[in-house]
Parts: sequence; C-alpha cells; structure tokens
Amino acid sequence: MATTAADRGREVRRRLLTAAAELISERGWTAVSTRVVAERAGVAGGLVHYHFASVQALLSEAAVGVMREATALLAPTLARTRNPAEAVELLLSSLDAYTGSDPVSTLFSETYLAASRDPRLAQSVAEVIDEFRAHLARWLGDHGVHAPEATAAVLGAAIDGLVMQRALDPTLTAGAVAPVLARLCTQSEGDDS
Amino acid sequence: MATTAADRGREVRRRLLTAAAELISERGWTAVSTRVVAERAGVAGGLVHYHFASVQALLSEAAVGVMREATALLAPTLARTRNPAEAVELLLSSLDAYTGSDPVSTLFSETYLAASRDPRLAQSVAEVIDEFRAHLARWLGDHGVHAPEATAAVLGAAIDGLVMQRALDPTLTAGAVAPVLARLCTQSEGDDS
Amino acid sequence: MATTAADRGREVRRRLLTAAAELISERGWTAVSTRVVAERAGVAGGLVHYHFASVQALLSEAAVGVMREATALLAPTLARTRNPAEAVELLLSSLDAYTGSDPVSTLFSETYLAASRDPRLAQSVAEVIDEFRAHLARWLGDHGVHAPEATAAVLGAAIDGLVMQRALDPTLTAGAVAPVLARLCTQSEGDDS
Amino acid sequence: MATTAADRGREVRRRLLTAAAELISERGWTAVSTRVVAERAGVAGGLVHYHFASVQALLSEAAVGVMREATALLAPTLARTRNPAEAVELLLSSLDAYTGSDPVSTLFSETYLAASRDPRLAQSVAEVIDEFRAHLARWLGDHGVHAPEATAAVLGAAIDGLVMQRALDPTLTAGAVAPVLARLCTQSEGDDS
DNA sequence: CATGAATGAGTTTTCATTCAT
DNA sequence: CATGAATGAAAACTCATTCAT
Repeated sequence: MATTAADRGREVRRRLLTAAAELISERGWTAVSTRVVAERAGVAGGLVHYHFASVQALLSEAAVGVMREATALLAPTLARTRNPAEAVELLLSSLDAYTGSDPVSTLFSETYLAASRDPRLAQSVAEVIDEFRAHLARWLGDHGVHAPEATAAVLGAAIDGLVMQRALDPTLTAGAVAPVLARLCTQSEGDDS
Repeated sequence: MATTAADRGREVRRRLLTAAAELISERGWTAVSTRVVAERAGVAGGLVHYHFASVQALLSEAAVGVMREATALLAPTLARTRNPAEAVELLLSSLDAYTGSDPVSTLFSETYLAASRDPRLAQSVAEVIDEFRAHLARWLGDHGVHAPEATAAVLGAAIDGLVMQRALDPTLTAGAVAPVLARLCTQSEGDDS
Repeated sequence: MATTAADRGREVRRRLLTAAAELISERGWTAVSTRVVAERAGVAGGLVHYHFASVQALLSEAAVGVMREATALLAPTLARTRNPAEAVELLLSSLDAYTGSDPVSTLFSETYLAASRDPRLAQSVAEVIDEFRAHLARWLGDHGVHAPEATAAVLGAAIDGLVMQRALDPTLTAGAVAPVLARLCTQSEGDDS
Repeated sequence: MATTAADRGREVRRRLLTAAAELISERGWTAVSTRVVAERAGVAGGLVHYHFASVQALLSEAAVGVMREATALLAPTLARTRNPAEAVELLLSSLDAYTGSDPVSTLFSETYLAASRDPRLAQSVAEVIDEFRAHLARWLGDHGVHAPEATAAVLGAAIDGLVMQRALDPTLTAGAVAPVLARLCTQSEGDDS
C-alpha cells in the first residue's frame, strides 16, 4: 500500500519546489530554467509543466513558501525576547547564520525584484510581509516603542537592505550593526526595556 | 572636420550605456539582451560586441556608471545640510522623486544582486558604495553622530531596503519613515547643529 | 443494476467523440490534443488512449460520424423536394443555418484535408461522400437532370467550396448563389417535376 | 563583388518562402515546423526567426505569395479564351496539371482553413480572391453571362471544392466535370460565344 | 567604425503515449 | 474501467556571439 501515484506526485511537487527555491538563491530568479530545476529535483523535464502552470508559477510558489516559513519561524522566537535591543539582535542573527550567501536571505531580495515585475507575485509577497510587519509592530508597541508601525517597517527594510549589501561587504555583521539598528527602537520615558 | 569616426564611436558607446541602464531597471539585469539594447540605442546589433567584450561587461559598466553619478550627486547636497534629521530626509527624498518604479533605485537593487554573482562587478560596486559610505560617515561624525561608520552603513542599507520594498508597498513614503529613520542618528550630548 | 461499468464506458466514449468533433471545428484537425479533448469531455487524460488506439483514430471516428449523420439528415429532406431548384436551395440552406463559423461545415473541410494525408480516413470519407453523391445523383436522374452523376459531384463540390470560402466572404449567402447554382441542373426537354 | 550580405539574406528569405509553400501542401498548415522549413531550405534553424517574426508570418507570406502568383497567371490565359465553355475548361485544367496532390491547389485549401482562424491572413487572402473574382466577373460579363458577379463567385468556389475533393476521388477530372460546370455560364439570348 | 546575416545552443511550453495503481 | 503521474521528444522562439563585407 502506502505510496500511491498521488503520493509520489506530491513528493515530486515538493522536490520541485525545494529545488526551485535553492536555484533562485544560487542563480537568480530569471536564470532558473526548467532544465536545471528538473535536474536538481531529479525528475524528467516535462514534469515541471505537469505540476505547475509555468516556470513563473513554480518560482512564485517556491519563493513565497520559503518566505512564509522563514517569517513564521521568527514569530515564536520573538515571543521569548525581553526588550527591543534583544529583538534587533535576534532579527539580525539570521544574517550571520550563514556566511556569505545565505540561501534564504538572497531569495528574499530576488523575490522582491521579481515581484516588482509580477503583480500576482507582488500580492502574495505583500501579504507575507504585511503579516510579519504587523506581528513585529504589535510586539514593538507592547514593549513601549514609539510609532511601532513605522518602526517595524523601517526595521524590516533595513534588515533586507543589510542582507543585500552584505554579499558585497562581509564586514556588515550583526555585531557591527546591531547597536546602531537598536537606536530605531526608542521608547517612551518610564517604559522599561 | 567635426564628427570624426572616433567621435561617432564614442557617441554610440554612450548611447549603448544609457540604453543598457534604462533596460536594467525596466526588465531586470538578466533579461537585458543585446537585441533590445541595440534597438533602444538605435544602432545595429553587432555594435554591442564591437564596443564591449560581452553583455555582462556592458551592463556592468552601465550600472556602475549610473551608481557613481547618483552617489556623486548626493555629496554636494549633503554639504548644504545642517543636521542629521535633514540629511535623512534628503537621502530619502530620492525615494519619493519618482512614484513606484524609479529607474535609478531599481537599478541599484538589480546591480547588488548581479554583483553577488559576479566578483568583478562586486568589486566595482563595493568601491562606489564604500566611497559614498565613507563620505556620509565623515559628515555624520562631523555632526556629532555616534559610531558614524556603522551608522552610515546601516543608513545606506536601510534606504536600499526601503527602495526595494516600496515597489510592493507604496505607503513607505519618505514622510512616513523619515522620523523613525532619523532616530539612527543619535548624537552626543551637548553636540548639536 | 442500471449503469454498469460497460454503460459508463460507452458514455465516456460518446462524450470523447462529441468533444473531438467540436474541437476539430474550433481549432483545426492537427491542433486537437488529447488534453483538450479529455478536458472538454470531462474525463481523465488517460482515457483517450483507453478507448481509442490513437488521437488520429479518435478524430477520424468522430469526424466520419458527424459527416455520416449530416449527410443522412439531408436524404429524407431531399425526398420531400419537388424540383432541382428547390433541391439546390435545400442543400445551400445548411450554409446559412449558422453565421460565419458553422461547426459542421468547418469539420467537413478539415476532414477533407486530413483525409488527403491519411489513406484510412480517406477511404471512410470517400464512402460517406459516395453514398450521398449516389443518392443525390439518383434523385437528380429521377427529376430529369442531364448527366446526374457528374452533376451530383459538381454540386457537392461547389457547396463544399462555398462553405470554405464563406468564412472569408460573408456575402456568399444561399440567396446570392442559389440562382446561379441552380443552373447546374439543366433538365431534358419535356422532362419536368 | 556582387553577392553582398544583403543579397545572401534576400536569397535565404526566398528559399524559406519556397520551402514553406511546399511544406504547407505536403504536410498541412499546422504541421509545418521551423525545423522542417529550415532543413528544406538548407539553412540553420535560427534563421527562420531572423527573417520572419513568427512561423505564422512565414506561412502566411508564403501562402499568399503563391496564391497571388497562381491567380495572376490565370488572367492572361483567360484573355485568350473565346467563350465561357473554354474558360471553364481553362480554369479546370489546373486541376489536371498535376496528378493526385497538386501542391498549389492543396495550398489553396490549407490557406482557406488557416485564414478562418487568423483574421490578418483572412484579410490578405480575401484581397487575392476578390481581385481574381472581379477579373473573372468582368470577363464573364463581357461575354454575355448572366449575373457575372455571382457566377464568378460560384465558379471559383466550385473549382476550389473540386480541388479539395479530388484528393479523395481521382475520377473528378476536368473532362468529367467541365461540361456540367459550363452550365453555370448561361448566356443571354442572341449573345454569342 | 559599422552592418546585419548567420549560427547553434538556449529558453518555455505542449504533446502523444505509457503504465502502475 | 478509470486515474493521473510520468516520460521524452517535439514545438516556437530568443539569445550571445561571430564574421564577411
């Protein structure tokens, strides 16, 4: 019993998504071809279009999936954080997790650019970002940070920008920039940290 | 005399660079082909490889040229700025200069990503950024900002990140984020401008 | 009991044939794929090759079936016709039945061309046409038309040609061409109906 | 001197058009691929899209070109014809010129069907047909045939229909159908032939 | 300097057909 | 009987690059 045809189909779909996400990071969004995806996933070339309507559809689903997972992962960790300075360090730590070319963070930049030319993708990405930003803003507000919404937006953008520039400048480590970035989170007087 | 053959050659080269820069913003780095560049520049297809060793070389030279111009333009304006808050607003104003798809800022993001996969380009881009960052750091230091080097790095990255996300979220205007971003520039007590 | 498996099988077969006939008219013979036929028929893709040896076999059976029905339908009507002029109008009336893109007449043209490259199909189509032509020739002979065999052949071909050209020239209505076409049916002196 | 690059280009273009026209007849409109056209023309595959915007564009230009030549060829011959019966035989003679699968006449049928699904092609084809039909109608009118316009239309359609059916029924020779077809050209009393 | 034709490998996508379940 | 995943070979089209003129 067990592995029915449908099961294998789902497995192949998943493998294609994983391969696509990896390749977006490695080669860049527009340089991912059906051939390399299929090869990486270890399946026949024709299967890409059996499971996905187009390469764009595959890449979009793969990228948004990774973004959703990545941001969802930050939420529980944020809950265990005591004050804004710790939160900034936590968010930045994903930067140092990998040296040089972190697949996940590169994927974020690639997807932003791809989204700027694909309205459907832009919609999906905006949803993921909005959700994370709202979550972060709530947390910041709860911890006494002024203008939590705008702060969350700037904080998120700054991290994405740092991720993008870090590929060019390895000195942009978490340790180097965290103290400065923490300044963003100014708190009301009397509020604690 | 007037237009010698060499003159025309230089003119064609310049037109190709301009066309390439425009198309990087419009279509994305990897989607710029010799054919469209030649068409946009109004020259024959074969000329691209006469003036440039490869498409990558053309795109790199075009992108770095625009980045150099853009950052050089900010320097004199920065000189006329009185305090850090004004400086942040100035830097952000390039964000609102164009609605939605500012060619220059999109080109920055595209070039960062392309550089992450092309060491030669990375070197050139790093030089431009370093120069601007050093300039900004000096200015910040002169105006009493703490940790001017790190602040300049974070400020630059934050702006690049905001530029990138603004394509997905039009509410990220200069007016909305400037007050928060200005917090980055905390100054020593007594220091003021 | 009611619907046995065999019953469902026959139903699926019929649905595939109907879908195939529709799609031949809509898209053209060589542009009908198993995927679209299965989709139109509302069945799984693999079923096409379960019920038919190949796509060609499906299309051929579908097309010949429609042609047989269409010509069989003309026979009884012809029986109620008094004279050749009426007969011509009757045959042409199918032209005006639909405006522009009559599915059935387009299918005739498509099938003629397909048959010119598939001997098996050519054989089947020839049988259908021969039968109709013989029927028409007998009727023409009974009503005193000279050279009934040749007249039936020319009349049939003319109508097929008009059907084919009508897609390009909507002015080729039955009313416009019937009087001219009726000239084909010259009758022996004294003979009348 | 002589053969410049432009000359060779024109030659290749012409070879592609010739090859395309041949293959439309042999394989059918939708079965003509870039590969076979290039192979038949003896050029590299990529050249098809260098000289033509699309396969449709190549096929359309090739088909309309042949149709224009073929109809233009009939005009002078028609001028040397004395009476309608002769004219009908002349027009039909193109039928017997080739045995079985006359490339030109098959191309007509293929193009009619293709035009029914491509408005641009339909426009071009309609122009060619209209011109020929007008020419024929003028001739018929000059020779005393009743309703020359409608007669020309029916005559043309009948010949196209016969061409199409002849592939299925080799007995439809000019000799067999000409006498019947000539009946279409009834003349006014007193008019001579 | 400049042209534009040419090449051949690359791209996405669709297809008929097979087959394990 | 039926499903739908899988395959591999096509399809149309684009591309960077070369080169004769």
